[in-house]
Amino acid sequence: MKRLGKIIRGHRKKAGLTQKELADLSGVGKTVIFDIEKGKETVQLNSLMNVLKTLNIKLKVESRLMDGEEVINEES
Amino acid sequence: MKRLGKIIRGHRKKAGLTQKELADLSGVGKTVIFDIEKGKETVQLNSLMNVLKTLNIKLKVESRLMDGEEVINEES
DNA sequence: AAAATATTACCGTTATAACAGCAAAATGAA
DNA sequence: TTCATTTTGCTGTTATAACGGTAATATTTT
Repeated sequence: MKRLGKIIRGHRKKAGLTQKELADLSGVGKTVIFDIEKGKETVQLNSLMNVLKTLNIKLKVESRLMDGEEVINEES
Repeated sequence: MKRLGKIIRGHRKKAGLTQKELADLSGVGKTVIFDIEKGKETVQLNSLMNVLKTLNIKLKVESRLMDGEEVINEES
């Protein structure tokens, strides 16, 4: 799970955003961005989804029971 | 996000587990399973990860900035 | 059908994440 | 280096998810 934090941080940097800016854009507090990037798992799924959406990152699930994979953070 | 709930429910059924059993195996309360399957987004990432792990479901992220995709709920 | 099991729903209580504010490091620019 | 910005860390307060218990439906089994 530190992986996700690094990915998010990388995307934020590339977008030229500060933690505070990303927080505001995502509708969460700055602490949440800080925590996520630090690898904290005790954040709300809600908050994470908003951040991922802001950064245009897709979230998918995959298992042997499924054929292929499925995006879970898109409309509809 | 209702999608994730359905996927989890499907996997649980296929595994022959009740909500309570899945909850116990995942170390969360029964309410959490119920909420996740109902599509509630205000659950902790922590809880969701435990459930996904129990059901052997991989969680991945993908974006244009990355090459390919990356599994985020595995060891190391 | 009835009986048993499972799911959904609601309710206090408790635990804890979210938050803003501030200060201290760290980083980067001039 | 100095100055400005950003990040990290901490600290109360507030908001709310997690939890177990219980009850009402719904589903499955016999």
